[in-house]
Amino acid sequence: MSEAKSAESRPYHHGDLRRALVDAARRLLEAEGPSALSLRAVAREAGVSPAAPYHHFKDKAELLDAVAHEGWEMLQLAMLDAKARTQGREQLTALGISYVCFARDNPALYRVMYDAARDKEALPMDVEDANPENGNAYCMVRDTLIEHGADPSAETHLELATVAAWCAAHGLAEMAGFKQFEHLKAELGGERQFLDAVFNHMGLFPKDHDGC
Amino acid sequence: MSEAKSAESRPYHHGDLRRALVDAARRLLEAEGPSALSLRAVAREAGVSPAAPYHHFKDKAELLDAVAHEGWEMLQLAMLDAKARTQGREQLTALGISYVCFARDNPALYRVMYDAARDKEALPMDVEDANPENGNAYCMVRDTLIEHGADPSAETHLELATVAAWCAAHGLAEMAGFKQFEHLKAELGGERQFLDAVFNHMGLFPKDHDGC
DNA sequence: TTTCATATCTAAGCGCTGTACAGATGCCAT
DNA sequence: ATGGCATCTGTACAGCGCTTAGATATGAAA
Repeated sequence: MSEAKSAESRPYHHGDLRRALVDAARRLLEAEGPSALSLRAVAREAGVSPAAPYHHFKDKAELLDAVAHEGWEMLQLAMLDAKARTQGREQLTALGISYVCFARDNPALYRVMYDAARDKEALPMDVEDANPENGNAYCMVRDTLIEHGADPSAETHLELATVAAWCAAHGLAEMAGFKQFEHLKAELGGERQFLDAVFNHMGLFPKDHDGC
Repeated sequence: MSEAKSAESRPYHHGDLRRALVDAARRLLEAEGPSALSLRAVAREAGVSPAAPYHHFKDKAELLDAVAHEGWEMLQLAMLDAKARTQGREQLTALGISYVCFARDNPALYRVMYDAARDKEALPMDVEDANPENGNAYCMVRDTLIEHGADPSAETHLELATVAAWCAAHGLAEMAGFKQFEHLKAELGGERQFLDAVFNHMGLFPKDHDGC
């Protein structure tokens, strides 16, 4: 774990302490969970004094914001990948599945992401991929809805559909972590079947397909 | 705010300090938000020493559990009331609306409730009304689904529907607090219309009705 | 009525936290 | 070479969760 280089090898000026601090925070988060993520512990892990982080972040919340930001980038990449691996209507479900799986595989990070979001009462819409055409994860959902038949000119209705899909994914991401639903997963033959079933239960797809 | 009675009026033995501590915690939570909810602050608010709470709660988490428990009771009452005030299919939407409104009106409490749930990776299913026939809020949703046409013998499918409904409500409760959806609410003519629209977008109702 | 075990509270203190501030250090432009 | 500036250290403070030892009140037994 401990990244602290020996005193002689580490120069007084760190090089890129900001980067090192965010990395240290993510290492701690994964290893010890959210409750172990103190500013001082992060500084220790990075091998600097407790006051050093304040030259790169206004306060602890700003450090956590940086960690959360990288979380949203990771989520976006996961969703981008899931979309690329599927075709047709399955793409929307695939987006949802990849969202929930990200939350399952990075529970501490997911919590930091939404704690920050709740504090500022906003989802971070400014997270962008290297290729800005991809937009952020939220826009990806909206674009995918359009690709599969949603009417882009009905802006209000389209945004409503996007919100509904996002709600479903986030809600399911939190519920799927609860123990009382374990038996449901088992009965349905696994987690994947469970997620599919719940998503299918919610009418999130554009309503342009044949019949009911 | 401060509940600390003058030294002479307050006996050495408090009477019901446990009750007083939970009340003090809820007062603090409402007035100052979740971040101000320290054990010491609660003890101060209740007018006792910082160590006193430890005779009634194992640790801070157990105090927060007690606060959360009362939150689930309140939520249950709100949903019970919402169901009583409506009829027919509107009952399900009414349950969802009352859920989201509870989260909107008690954001700090709602956060404490789910923080505790995430920590123990389980929703508290043991919260009961004075009338135990009502069961808890989660069961209420399931029962309401049955009343409106869901097949109670298809247990797995029924539970799936309940999970989907709960996911939708929780997801929407969190999203509805975010600023970027303000304009959507405005365009739809108010919060109530927004919530209705999102719920309607998700096919959460039993599928026994006419046509598509 | 006195006695005493027990439940409840206080006082003091430990190690931790986030944050502030003064000063040391090293890089860069002059 | 020098001086300004960003960066880092050392130290300090108040507040935190929690522990321990001891004070105090209550209710049951004698």
